[in-house]
Amino acid sequence: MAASASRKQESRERLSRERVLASAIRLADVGGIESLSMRKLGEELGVEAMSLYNHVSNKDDLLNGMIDAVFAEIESPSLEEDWKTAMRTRGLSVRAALLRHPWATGLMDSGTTPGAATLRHHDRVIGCLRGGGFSFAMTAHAFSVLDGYIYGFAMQDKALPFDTPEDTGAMAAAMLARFPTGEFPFLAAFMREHVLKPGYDYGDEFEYGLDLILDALERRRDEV
Amino acid sequence: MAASASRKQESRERLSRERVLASAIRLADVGGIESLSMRKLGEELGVEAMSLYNHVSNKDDLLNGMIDAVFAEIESPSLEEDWKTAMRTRGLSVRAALLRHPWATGLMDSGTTPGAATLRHHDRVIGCLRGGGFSFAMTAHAFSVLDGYIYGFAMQDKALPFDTPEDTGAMAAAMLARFPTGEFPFLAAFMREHVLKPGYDYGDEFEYGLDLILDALERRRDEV
DNA sequence: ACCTGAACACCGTTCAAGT
DNA sequence: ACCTGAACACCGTTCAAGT
Repeated sequence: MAASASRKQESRERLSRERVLASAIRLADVGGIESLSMRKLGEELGVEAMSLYNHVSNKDDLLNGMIDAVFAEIESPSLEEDWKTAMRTRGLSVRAALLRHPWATGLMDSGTTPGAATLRHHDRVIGCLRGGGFSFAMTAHAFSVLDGYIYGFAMQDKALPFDTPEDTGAMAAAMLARFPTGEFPFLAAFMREHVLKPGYDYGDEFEYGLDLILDALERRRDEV
Repeated sequence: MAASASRKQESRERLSRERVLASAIRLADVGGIESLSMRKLGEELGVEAMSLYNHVSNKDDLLNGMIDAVFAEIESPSLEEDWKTAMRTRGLSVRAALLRHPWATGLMDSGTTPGAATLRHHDRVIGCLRGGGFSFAMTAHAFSVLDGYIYGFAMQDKALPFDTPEDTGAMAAAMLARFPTGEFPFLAAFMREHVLKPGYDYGDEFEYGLDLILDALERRRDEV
């Protein structure tokens, strides 16, 4: 009692893989992936960095675990609903997860040793498309174009150097100011006439593209 | 004469931003972006790491320069051709560049301070779409879905843990062996019936998706 | 079984000093 | 003007030692 009370109360519960992963995700959410180091993570947990290696085999394993935790947050596509609404919901759900965890964007498809939640997610996506009448070949096409788009869009959105409309204006001006007037006429007009108009938000583009692809897939479903 | 001959001949031409960038790209092409450090780059050029700072303001500036050099390798989309063939050629051209320089995949749209070649490329893409009859709003849609897909596909392809068909089989087996039989039935069937069939190459999916998107854009071009 | 301290081999970058 | 050596504040990871 006295002994346990004398220790720093905060983070002195026993370490576990789950606690390590949760802490790492919080750190990456707040400060970005580049601010996540084994040493800082240890500090966050009130422990030396080296203790982490008892719960995670190295930093790569840590990242894999974090990714799988993100997939676990995404509800797997339903096998009851019709494929198109299920795939639409799932697309929006992945995007929402990547907005919560932008650091995961480049890593979701990092391939090596996917975790259980990751495999389950992919299993359900394939099951949903097969159940919707897609051949194996068409399932491969659909999977590829949908996930390519979903992750690629997230990457672009994340990389965008402006988060607010005010930033957008400043950025656009700075970008074009570095070059002779008229050197990039189409880009300049596009900025002026579209991007800088009030109400523009790049994030809004996501659904347009998702629906465009889903419609196109529906049209091609019965080919080949 | 004698003096200059006594120095190591190899890399003793004067340093310049161009030489630094070219060397950095070569290093990243060969060993991946994570093997590119200021110290190794210096060594490659026969110079101390600190000398690089005379030609590049920091590592971020180095990376921006490298990206712009990759864009400079990509021929800008023609404004004479019809928009669809021009955009198709350009999509394939970007993909080819990313196959030559996989390390660039996550960085092409990194936003901050794009270089002249990058801006020119984007200017031409917008010009091509506008010239093809796309409204500003539709140009934004088209740009977003095309680039999202192109970069997203490259990211997935790069992340794929197998480069050869033999690897694919080994990988698929290892992946599924870690879990109870039947836990991922759709994934397992998909692997068995499609991915592991001879002749399968994920890279081939790229063109299918590109054409699917271009067709869908054509159909929607005159809306809104 | 879990945690630690010291150490190793790396990073990017600054700064005063050299030519 | 360009290059260097030494230094600073970081990394991931190993390993022997502690409890």
